Amino acid sequence: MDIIQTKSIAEQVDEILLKRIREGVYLAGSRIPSESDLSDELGVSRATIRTALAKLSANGMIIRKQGDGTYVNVRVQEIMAHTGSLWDLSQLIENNGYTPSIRSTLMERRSATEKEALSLALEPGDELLSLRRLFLADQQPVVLAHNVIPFSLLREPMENIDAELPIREIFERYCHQKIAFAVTDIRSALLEPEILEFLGGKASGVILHLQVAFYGKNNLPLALGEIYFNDSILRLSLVQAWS
Amino acid sequence: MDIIQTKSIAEQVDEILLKRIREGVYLAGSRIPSESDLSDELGVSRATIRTALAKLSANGMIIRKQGDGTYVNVRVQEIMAHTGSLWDLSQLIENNGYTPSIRSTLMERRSATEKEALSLALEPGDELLSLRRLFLADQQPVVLAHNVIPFSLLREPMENIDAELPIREIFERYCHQKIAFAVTDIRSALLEPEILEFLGGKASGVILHLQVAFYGKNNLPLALGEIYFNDSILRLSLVQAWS
DNA sequence: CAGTGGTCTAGACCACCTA
DNA sequence: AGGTGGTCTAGACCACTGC
Repeated sequence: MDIIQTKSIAEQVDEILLKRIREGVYLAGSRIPSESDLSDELGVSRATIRTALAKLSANGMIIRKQGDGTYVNVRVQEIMAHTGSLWDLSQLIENNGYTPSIRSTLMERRSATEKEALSLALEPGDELLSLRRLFLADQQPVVLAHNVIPFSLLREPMENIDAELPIREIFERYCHQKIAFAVTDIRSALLEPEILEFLGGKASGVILHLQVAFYGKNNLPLALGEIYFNDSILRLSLVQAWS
Repeated sequence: MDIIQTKSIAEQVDEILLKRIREGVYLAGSRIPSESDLSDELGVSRATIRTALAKLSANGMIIRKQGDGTYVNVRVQEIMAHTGSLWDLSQLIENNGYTPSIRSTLMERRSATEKEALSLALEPGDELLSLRRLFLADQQPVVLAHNVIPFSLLREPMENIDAELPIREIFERYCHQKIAFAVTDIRSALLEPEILEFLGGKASGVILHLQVAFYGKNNLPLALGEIYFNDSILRLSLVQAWS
C-alpha cells in the first residue's frame, strides 16, 4: 500500500476506517472485521490496527467486546457531531448543524492588565495582541471569543494574521510554537449588557462562560481565552468513553 | 463474591510513576528517566512503558519532547486537581479542595415520564428507579444530582443500594452491567426556586446544568442524569493535552 | 471449541534534539 | 554522534465470548 510520509500509518488506518463508517461500508451497529483481518487486508501489523481502533474507541465511535468483536456504535452519527474540539468553535458550530462564519471585531496591540500579566507570567504593562471575534451560526451570533497573546511571541507582522483561524492554528502559524495543553474552566454567567450587545438575545438570559489558558511544551502560558457561549442555540456536549 | 482483578502491568507502571511524581521523586519540571531506563529498571518492555507514559501525557501530566526527553509538567499539581472525571462528583469536590459528603434525599420507584421513556427507549409508564442526591463540600450543598435507571435493569433489591456510590459504580454493582460511554450536555441555567431549596445561595444566581445519558456496550441507554452544579463554589474544569 | 479482543515482549528503524 | 521519543513489526499467551 502507498504510504504518504506525512501521516503515520495508524492515522491513515484511522481515516480509512472512519471513511468506511461514514460511507456505510461498516453500518452503524454492525460488526467490523477482526483485528487480524484488517491487519491482513491493509498490510500492517495488528499493533498498528489496534492503535487506530483505540482512538475510535476512545471517541466512543466503536464498541469493543472481548471474545466477540468490534461493533460500530449505533449512535456513531450523534457522537461524531459531539466530538469536535472544545476550542475549535467553527467546528463546534458546524457540528451543531449550522454554517459557521466569523466576524473579527477587534485586533489591537495593548498593554496587559494586571490580571492578564499574572496569568501569562508577564510584567504588568507588557504588550499583548488582543483579538475579539464573533462566531455566527447561520448568520446569528452565538459565541463571543476574546483571546490575548503576548506580543513578544509574534513572529509575523500583526497585519498578516488571518483572524478566521482557530486560536491554536493562529498560534502555530504566527508564533511558530505549538500549544501542548489547555485548561478550561466552565462557568455559567448572566448575559451582561456588554456581551448582550454582541450576542443579542434576552437581557435576562444566561450563558456559558469558558476561561481557557493555553500552555506550551516549555510549560509557559502562551495565550488566554474568554469565551461567551450562547447555549440556548448551541449545544456544548462532551462524549466520554470507558474502555 | 471475589472480584480479584489483577491490574495490567501498564496500569501498575502508571501508578508507580504517578506515585513518584506525587512524592517528589520526579520533581515538577524535571526530566524523568528515558523509556529504555524505565524499561530496564521496572523489568518490562519499552512498549508497556510507552502505554503508561501515553496515559500520563494525555492527561497533560508529562510533556514529551522528541529527541530530548520526558518532563514532568510544571503544573502537574493543578492538572491532577482537574483530572477528576466529570461524573464522579465526590472526586470532583475533593479535587476542588473540599471534603465531600453525600446526602441521599430520595430513592423511589415510579413510572417514567414521557420524556424519560423516550430517552431510555422505554414505554411510557414503565417503572424507574429514581435517585436524588445532594453532594456537599465541607458540609455546604454544591451539587444536586438526579439519576433514573429503568427498574427492570436492577439485579439486586432496591433496599441494598448504597446511595453514596458514583452512578457508574451503582450501575455495575446493582445492575451487573458496565457503562460504555456517556454523552453530557452542558448548559447554564437560572437557579430556580426548586433547586435553590436544595443548594441555597442567591435567588438570582446562575448554575451549571449538566444533562447526561449513559449507554451500555449494547448501545442501549442505561441511565439518565440531571446535575445542578453550583459553579460559584466548585470549579468545573477540563484539561486537554495535544500530542 | 475456535475466534475475538487484551496484553506483553523483543527488536528494528526513523526523526529529532543536544552537544 | 549519541541518545531520545515516535513508529512499526512479528510473534506470543491470555481471558473471554459465542457456538
